[in-house]
Amino acid sequence: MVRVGLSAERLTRAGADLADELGFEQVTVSALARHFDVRVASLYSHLKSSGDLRTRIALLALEELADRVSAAVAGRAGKDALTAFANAYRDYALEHPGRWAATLLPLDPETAAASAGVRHAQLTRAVLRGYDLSETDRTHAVRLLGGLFRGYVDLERNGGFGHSAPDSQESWDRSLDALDALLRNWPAS
Amino acid sequence: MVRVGLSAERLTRAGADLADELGFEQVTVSALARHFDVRVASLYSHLKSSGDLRTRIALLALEELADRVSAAVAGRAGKDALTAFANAYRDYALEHPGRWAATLLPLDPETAAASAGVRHAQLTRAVLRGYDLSETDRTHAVRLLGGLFRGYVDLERNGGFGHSAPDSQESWDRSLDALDALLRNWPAS
DNA sequence: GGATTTGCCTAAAGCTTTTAGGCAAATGCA
DNA sequence: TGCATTTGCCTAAAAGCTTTAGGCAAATCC
Repeated sequence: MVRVGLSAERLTRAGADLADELGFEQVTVSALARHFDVRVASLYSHLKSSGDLRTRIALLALEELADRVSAAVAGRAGKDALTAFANAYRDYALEHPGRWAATLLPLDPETAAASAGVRHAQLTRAVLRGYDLSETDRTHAVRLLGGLFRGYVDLERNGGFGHSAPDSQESWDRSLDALDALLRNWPAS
Repeated sequence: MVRVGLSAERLTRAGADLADELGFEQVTVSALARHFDVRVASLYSHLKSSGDLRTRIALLALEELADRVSAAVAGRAGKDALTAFANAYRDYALEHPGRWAATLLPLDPETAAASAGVRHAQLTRAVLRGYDLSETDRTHAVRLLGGLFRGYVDLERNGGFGHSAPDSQESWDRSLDALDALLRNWPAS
């Protein structure tokens, strides 16, 4: 009865890796137990439930993503910051499909409020400092950008326009150009 | 042993309703069997698998959504068409959360190619006829719009910015204004 | 009215989740 | 070092979902 040294953190990281390999949907307490060669029930000392596991993975992924984006936008401004943000976001999703899928998990309000999701909003807001927008318009723009990045990457990943011309990369670049132009010429109410 | 009159179509519709009530995640062959007061195994004459059920619901929702959008943009052009499209899309999602979640289900390439997803792209393209874009830029814009609508609505539904000021409706309206402005002044490569 | 098809049934196996209770390893403290 | 406590992983078991196999009765078709 050797102790493997489980902990919520290790399980979460292993779960995230499993998500990247097999898909977030496939991450289950059972699969994780198999991975550690341990009985399923043993994991319940560290995790409240299956949903708890998924939530922890989501929170981890949100932190990682915020860290990446934060590093990417540091020292940049204007369009430079915008594309750095967007590319950090998209690259993370392409490198870590399972973790990224986890970030889409709906969280209950308290959990969401304590998550790195708020950092994401702050980072987006920071990028928009490079553009001349009113406080309210900045909020609108934060939401627009958040929605666009999330939706574009999701569509791209799920084959929405994966293998047709022009290349998805090109549409992404042109969309960022367009977004920059839009933010520089944001229409008045 | 009275026959209830099951069929793939009835099961799919009932499954879609169940999704709207309980969430798409909760739609299971078991739950559906309970709903029809029938043994679980009986459903397997009509459905290949649990995934088959979910896929059918996704296809149904994509059709319904395309029908709505199609009706909304008929006879409109320019910004009028753009907002009609966007609002039809968003309203469907708000009215039918489970069905809408189903539209996000990743489909395998052949299924996707045969789905109403292609109508969505065509409808988006049709809306963009009201703007002066090159063929390639039109494709970029189709992808941008598709991503934005999908992502915005998803963020909105999952509490991303549900209960903070300003109202999500306002951000939506302003985003459509912005989008219209962008499409009228699409930046050159 | 009899043959065939079809629809729902029972049975059963396999997997995931979750709780309860137990024993042994690790840890803490004299 | 030696003992007590805590902690970690275990077995057992119940409950729910998925899926396949085989059967019987209702509907359908001459």
